[in-house]
Amino acid sequence: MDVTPIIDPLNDAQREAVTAPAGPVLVVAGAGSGKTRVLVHRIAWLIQVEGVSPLGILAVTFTNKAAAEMRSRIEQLLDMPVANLWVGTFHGLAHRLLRRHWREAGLPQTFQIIDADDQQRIIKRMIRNLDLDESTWVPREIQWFINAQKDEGLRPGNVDDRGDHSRRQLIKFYEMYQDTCERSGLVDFAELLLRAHELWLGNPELLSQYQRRFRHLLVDEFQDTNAIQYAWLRVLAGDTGVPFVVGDDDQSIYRWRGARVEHIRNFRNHFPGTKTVRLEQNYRSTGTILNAANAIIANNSTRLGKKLWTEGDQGEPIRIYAAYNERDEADFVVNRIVEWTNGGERRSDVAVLYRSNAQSRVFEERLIQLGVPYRVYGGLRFFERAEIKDALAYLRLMSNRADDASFERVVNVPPRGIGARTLDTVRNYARGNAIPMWQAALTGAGGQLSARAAGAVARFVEIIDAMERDVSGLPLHEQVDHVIRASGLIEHLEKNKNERAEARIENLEELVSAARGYEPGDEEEDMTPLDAFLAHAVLESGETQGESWDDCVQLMTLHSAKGLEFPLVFIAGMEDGLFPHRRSVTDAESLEEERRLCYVGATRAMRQLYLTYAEQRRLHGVDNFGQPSRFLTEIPEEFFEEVRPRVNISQPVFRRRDEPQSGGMRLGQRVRHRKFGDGVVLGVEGSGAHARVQVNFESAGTKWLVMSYAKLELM
DNA sequence: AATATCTTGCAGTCG
DNA sequence: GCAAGATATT
Repeated sequence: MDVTPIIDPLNDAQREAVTAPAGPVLVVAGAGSGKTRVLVHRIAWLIQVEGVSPLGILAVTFTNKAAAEMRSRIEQLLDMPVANLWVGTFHGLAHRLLRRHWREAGLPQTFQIIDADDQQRIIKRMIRNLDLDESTWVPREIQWFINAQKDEGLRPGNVDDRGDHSRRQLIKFYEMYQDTCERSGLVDFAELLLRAHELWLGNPELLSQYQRRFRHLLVDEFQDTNAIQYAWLRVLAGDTGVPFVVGDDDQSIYRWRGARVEHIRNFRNHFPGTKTVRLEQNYRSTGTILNAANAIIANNSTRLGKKLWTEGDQGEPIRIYAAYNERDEADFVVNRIVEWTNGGERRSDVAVLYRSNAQSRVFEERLIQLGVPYRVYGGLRFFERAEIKDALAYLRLMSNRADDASFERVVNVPPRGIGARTLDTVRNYARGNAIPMWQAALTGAGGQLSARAAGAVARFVEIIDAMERDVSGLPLHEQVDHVIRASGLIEHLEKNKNERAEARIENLEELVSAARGYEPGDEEEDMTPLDAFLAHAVLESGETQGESWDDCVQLMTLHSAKGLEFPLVFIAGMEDGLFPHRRSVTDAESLEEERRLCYVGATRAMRQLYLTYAEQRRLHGVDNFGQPSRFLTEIPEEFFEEVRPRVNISQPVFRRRDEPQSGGMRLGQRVRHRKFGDGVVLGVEGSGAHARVQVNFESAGTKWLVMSYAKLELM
């Protein structure tokens, strides 16, 4: 057998990992050191050299995109399809298991997955039903709390209230929310993972069946696994499973989602005899880019410690551009992109990265103006658009009448005379009798409705029932097509003849073609094509949509750029408060996470890296003056040069940290006030005599102070 | 009950 | 600057 294609393209460290004997392996792999390659080659090695059946291998990736890429690279390397190899995200794999074993997992066969938006609606409605004040009990915070508990693997009964009143209330909300979901057969993202874990714990024979099957467990982006994912994996590994995990503590950017870098550090304790391999040679970026990235990340205190190096050239300096405002920033970036493509380079080799999705708009406007094709990743994804979710809600209700969330969403969309009062009656009746709202609607809420309302409700019930009848036996896309028409959604939008409505109709039609192009994987064996499609819509939310490999400039958040690489990279919005984000600057740990995010961003660049910031930025419709990001000041001067094409600009250029502006105030700065005591700067607004700072004082709370009056002492 | 107009709060990152 | 929610109007 010829193994040269598998091991020849590898360096020594990579080869050591790929050919390691069966036993736990931890690969600490820096950015661009070929970690995907190691995983792909390891799998190929197992199959071709060790003779492991693809059936016995489980590979976990972080995104669906990465999963698809891994599979195709393995197939390319082995030159054969490996359909029975399980590759997917934790969520995708958990879903697959729950579909297979819904009974053992205690779920209805028709359970459906909800996204964060659906989840929030359910919580909002719950708070309203309880007649509680939404400003005291903020739905978003309740949602955050519930998900955090689930990420830690905790059910309401296991959460410690710490004797705290409001915590006790949050636990109650968790309990109620969970009841609602269970009555409606709904499963949120975190629940997928928790249920899959409980599936192991509650069914030892099932577990051992999977333990026997999956001897080899490979995990990518291991630094971003959360407690429940890691627990799930450890249980599955048991005493016989052989984990092979790849990660980089410097690229851990999902702490806010429950991910824990400690998993990398603890791995060796959990799996005795672990072989550790370090990959530090970088094949991606120029020396300058690497040096700068190394310098930035060196400011973090909690690291395993690692320094990337390259045999390649130093390359060009990093370029820093101080824009006047966010439009100037976009102008600059797009002009550089045009120069790039005029030089014969490809647009798809360019990425514009930013901290938050809202930043994409200005770039889009400018790109459209100049006719440059682009693609935005993330943001408002296809399956998250309101009209698409309406259509999906019809489909879900058709498939599962107990889905109250979907019922509420579409019962009066388009308007059919079922208003708030009618709905209240139906809802109360349903709650009183512990039945789904659909049931309640069938009986006209036990006869409590007025004749007119009862008629309207009956017509709605008939629409859904008729839909199900008319659709049976049709291919998936025709089902979808029928439903968007029979629901009246299209007609409703047609009446409304503005541009936005037209775009929405196009989106609905796009949904039909998405259904036409959808092929259920083999994991969806037991599901109807419709249910499989609905699950796909929530889990992928359009990530793999529009895979039309047109030559497009790529716009995305720093988070979604993880794992990707581009010859030319722009990181925009390098301002304190934006990046690092204002919510992360008051806490050392989250600030370090922001710094890792910066490191991730910088190491995406292969040849050229631009960092831009705006001196003035419009946020929420008001102009704010910001300071250059502290991360910029962490780059040694020999690695960058400033770009300043505009002449006669009164504003000075990029300032080093210690040159004071606004009296040296920056976010996160600790200050002392004569009366209020010690605090932390949360915001800076304006400049000169009008400059104001927002300070969170330890004892006096949050206050806005005019800088020229309040004599704040820097600490 | 539906439609038109206003006000509010908002956006931190993801599957 | 935009969308959802609240309020006013028909």
